[in-house]
Amino acid sequence: MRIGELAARTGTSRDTIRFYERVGLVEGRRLSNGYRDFAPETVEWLAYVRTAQTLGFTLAEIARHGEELREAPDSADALSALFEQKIQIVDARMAELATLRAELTDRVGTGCPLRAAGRRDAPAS
Amino acid sequence: MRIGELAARTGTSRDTIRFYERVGLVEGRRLSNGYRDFAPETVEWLAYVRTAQTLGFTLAEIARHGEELREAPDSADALSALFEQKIQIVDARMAELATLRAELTDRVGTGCPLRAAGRRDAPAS
DNA sequence: CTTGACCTTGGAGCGTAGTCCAGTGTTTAG
DNA sequence: CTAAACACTGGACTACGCTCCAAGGTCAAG
Repeated sequence: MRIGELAARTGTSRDTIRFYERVGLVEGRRLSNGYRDFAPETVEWLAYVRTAQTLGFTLAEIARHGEELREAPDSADALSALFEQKIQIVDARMAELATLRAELTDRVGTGCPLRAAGRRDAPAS
Repeated sequence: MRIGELAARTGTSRDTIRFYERVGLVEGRRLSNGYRDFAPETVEWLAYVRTAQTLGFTLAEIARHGEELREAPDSADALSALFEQKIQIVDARMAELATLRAELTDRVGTGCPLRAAGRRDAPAS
């Protein structure tokens, strides 16, 4: 698959895909004419990248995870360990969200906002 | 409270606080000598900012929420509505995380990685 | 009065994640 | 054969979120 098709299929711009390649997030072989040629699985991989990204993982982290996956001895055990690790990160983030949610629900119904700073009732002079 | 104390109490650098002020995230009045003077609630507000931020809200969004809170007619109802809104955003993010988590757990125990792109088994020539 | 801690501003610089060219080559359709 | 559609590279530019000066003002202690 060439870059245009991958872009169309993933809703990612060509430039972004080239950028992802530069930072090691995707890898494609090259055709004899120099054009990139991506494997079909790249579509799913990019979808995963997008998801992970919106969850706050940096491209560097995502790339690292991808590499770990590719470099891992391909025993199911090693892979499972990596997934477990990512799940823990996800769980931690969910816990944080739950905390924020609780903070918010606590204040629903009270007249007490999260108090932004700076009231102006005692002038500085 | 002057900037140094606020920085110490929140674990935020002075520069960051000044930056936050520039972008409207915190507001302090000024003492006659030009020094910033922050209300005590700013400590909590900054803690909230940090939390919201790690959850993927941009500073602009957080600032906007803060303003909405300050500008809202201070009826408990209006505030509650705002909180409900934020809770929905939080819930949506949690749902996304749950999806990713499910994707991950699905693959634990299988030998199937998320397939990074680029195998090299059929040369381009 | 000086020293040192603290404050001010403005501006430069940095990492992340793109986005947008310009200039050029390749492939495909008419 | 030519034009359009697609691809390539390199480099400039952007927005966000800081971080780090430099040059100077303020204030309390010695």
